[in-house]
Amino acid sequence: MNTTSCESGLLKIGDLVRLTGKTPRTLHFYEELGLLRPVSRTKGGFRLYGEETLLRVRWIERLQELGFSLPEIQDFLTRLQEHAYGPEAMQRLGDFYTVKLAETRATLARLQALERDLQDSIDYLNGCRTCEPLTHRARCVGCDTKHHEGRAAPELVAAVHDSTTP
Amino acid sequence: MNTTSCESGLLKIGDLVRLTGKTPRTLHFYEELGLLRPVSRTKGGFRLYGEETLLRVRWIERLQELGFSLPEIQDFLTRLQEHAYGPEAMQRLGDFYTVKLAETRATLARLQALERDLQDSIDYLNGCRTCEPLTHRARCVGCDTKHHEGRAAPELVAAVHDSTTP
DNA sequence: CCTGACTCTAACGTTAACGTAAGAGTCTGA
DNA sequence: TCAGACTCTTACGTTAACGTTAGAGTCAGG
Repeated sequence: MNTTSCESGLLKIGDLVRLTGKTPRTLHFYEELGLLRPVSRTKGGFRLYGEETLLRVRWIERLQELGFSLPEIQDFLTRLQEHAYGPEAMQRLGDFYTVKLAETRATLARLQALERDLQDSIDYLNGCRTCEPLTHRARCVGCDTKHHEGRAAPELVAAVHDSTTP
Repeated sequence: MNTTSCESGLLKIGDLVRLTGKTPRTLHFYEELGLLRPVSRTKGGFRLYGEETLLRVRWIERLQELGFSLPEIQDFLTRLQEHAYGPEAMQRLGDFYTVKLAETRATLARLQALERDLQDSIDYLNGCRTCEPLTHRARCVGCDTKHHEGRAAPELVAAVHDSTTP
């Protein structure tokens, strides 16, 4: 089965939709932002994309996962255009990625810490299973029963116990 | 130095602002959403918070880092109210966190993959430093010079090389 | 008791990333 | 050639998470 619906080997927006999982609106939107551009148009005005566009759309997707906003990506692309020579442009790209690598590592560290906290909280809460079922919720505040082996409630648990909820 | 500005031991919104780094508007907003509530008010109508509120605000902050939206948090809190008995409520909390733990781990895996890709791309781009500086950018497409030891450009790099940019 | 700092409510504004609908024109295969 | 599927532009709508006035009232110290 072929990827394209026209002879030209070019993709109409519907093809791209199928190949990327994006909606037409999203692709239009990317174009509005200057992230994308059809190679040409049919006489009727239908957009025709080259296959590289597929790479481009996936690239955008990855960058979004990395936490880039579309305006940021756009920003980078336009700044890239300003460099006519490859090595210089590639240096820019490298810098761009280097910054993001650092951020990604920071995010990873944060998430790992949160992962530990979640696990701690879940462990702590498991102690509650051995508690008398009819214990009223209010009595959980500062619980120091044997069920938790003397452990204090982790922050993620303690904050749930209060009068701060409407 | 004391944390509070009133004798009551209660915190006015300004105190909470200093202690949490949030803005008054944010705290008002949390209250609108039902995430927060002052313990009482002054006769003039000023909000007075207990110290637990500090925990609560930080808790919200952490949950946000974990990718919870405020409506989600609100949702959880109200569902928690429906359980009068501690152990049952705590079970709910545990479930809530268990789901999020799985998501967090998935996110971690994704980010780790992206981290590798970034590193790969940076490594690949380092090869460009030994390229003739005046090479035009267009010639980078499908570059197969010795500079990259025969490696093909990683996706994060390849997608930048095309005619898809306006 | 008065002033300067603080707080209140109400309501409109903002950014990101699209969604949705409308009305009209285009393409293509039977 | 013509119906059904696809696409076009325009433009208003949406959710999240606050920001930003605006105008008025409140508190605390000198």
